[in-house]
Amino acid sequence: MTEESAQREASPPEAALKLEHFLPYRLNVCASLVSQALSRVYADRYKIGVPEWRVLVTLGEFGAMTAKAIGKHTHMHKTKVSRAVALLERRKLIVRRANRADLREAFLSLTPAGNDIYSELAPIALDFAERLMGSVDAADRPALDRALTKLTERSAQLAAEVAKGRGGG
Amino acid sequence: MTEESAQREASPPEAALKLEHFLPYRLNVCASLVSQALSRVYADRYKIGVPEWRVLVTLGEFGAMTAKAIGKHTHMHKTKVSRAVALLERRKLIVRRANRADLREAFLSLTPAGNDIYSELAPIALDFAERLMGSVDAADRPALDRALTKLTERSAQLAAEVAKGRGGG
DNA sequence: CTATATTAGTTTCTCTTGCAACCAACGTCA
DNA sequence: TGACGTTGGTTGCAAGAGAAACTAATATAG
Repeated sequence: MTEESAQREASPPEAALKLEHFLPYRLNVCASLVSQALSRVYADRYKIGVPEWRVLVTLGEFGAMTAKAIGKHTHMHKTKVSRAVALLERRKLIVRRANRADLREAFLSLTPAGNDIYSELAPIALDFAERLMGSVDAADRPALDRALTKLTERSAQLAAEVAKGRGGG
Repeated sequence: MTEESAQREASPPEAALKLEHFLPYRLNVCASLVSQALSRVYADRYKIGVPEWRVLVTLGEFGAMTAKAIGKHTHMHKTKVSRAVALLERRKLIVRRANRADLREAFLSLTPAGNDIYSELAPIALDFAERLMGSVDAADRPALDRALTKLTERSAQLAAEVAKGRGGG
């Protein structure tokens, strides 16, 4: 709080903003590079993108879920989920079973073929993550883990805050 | 730390892959939430997006640059830079001065109006970053910083690696 | 039981993005 | 000097993504 006011009256405030040190920017660059590197592992081999990958992994982990639940778990917009599911269904990697208790939703799950891909992909992904994490000093890993959690929480909170101050009108 | 090796030889390997603990996924979610939260600060007020924001900040920091240099500094594709620059130019927030020594490129810089916005926005952005960082335990911040740097380096390297093994054939 | 609101999921529309092709200016090698 | 490859930057096109509108089914109010 007091640092800001100090900046405002002293030295050039603009000089302080350097993109390469700016956390949101750094996070974005890092995330997109990581994502790109990972997707090269599966995109070409299985012809799927990030959304399909997330659906696949989620169903691999939980067995059966509704599209809604997948969306929540993967942080994906419902249209994104819908399209990913449609694609995977067309490829016969997942199946849809109606929920007789609520016909609006349906339970999705992996087919044997889908499970094959999942079983093949999961260890590769884990290996990738391990090699990635391997670049981080072992002593720094728990801190990274905590920081990522906190940043995610806080940014969701900040977004909501600003949205409120704005969206109210 | 030792869990990884235990996983590798025992129990179902698939069970180990949980999206919510998977680093690439977590980075992506975190980065996009942060990005979204930040953009709410300026998107509505100035009607610009992330690419325009990056160009603005870069020019604010360096004064004058070519589009090529901006692309390099901001990690943006040249078409993205080109379009962002075109938009900002249309809005008279930046100007283009020909380089008489090489007419292919041009030096871009902020107009007074552009500088106004920059001066107004920079402290807000810094404040945002500070509030964000404030959520991270002070003791964890240096580790986060180091980790982010390492992850970025490594993922760029991994992407190139896989691209090579693949692109060769 | 009917009218209304809500929810799960899909589709349409529009904007963004990235790739590839392209244009104009420069460098090089003969 | 002039052909050829390269580089900075723009544009056409197709795929990807979200917002909003829509459909079908369920929940709620009267």
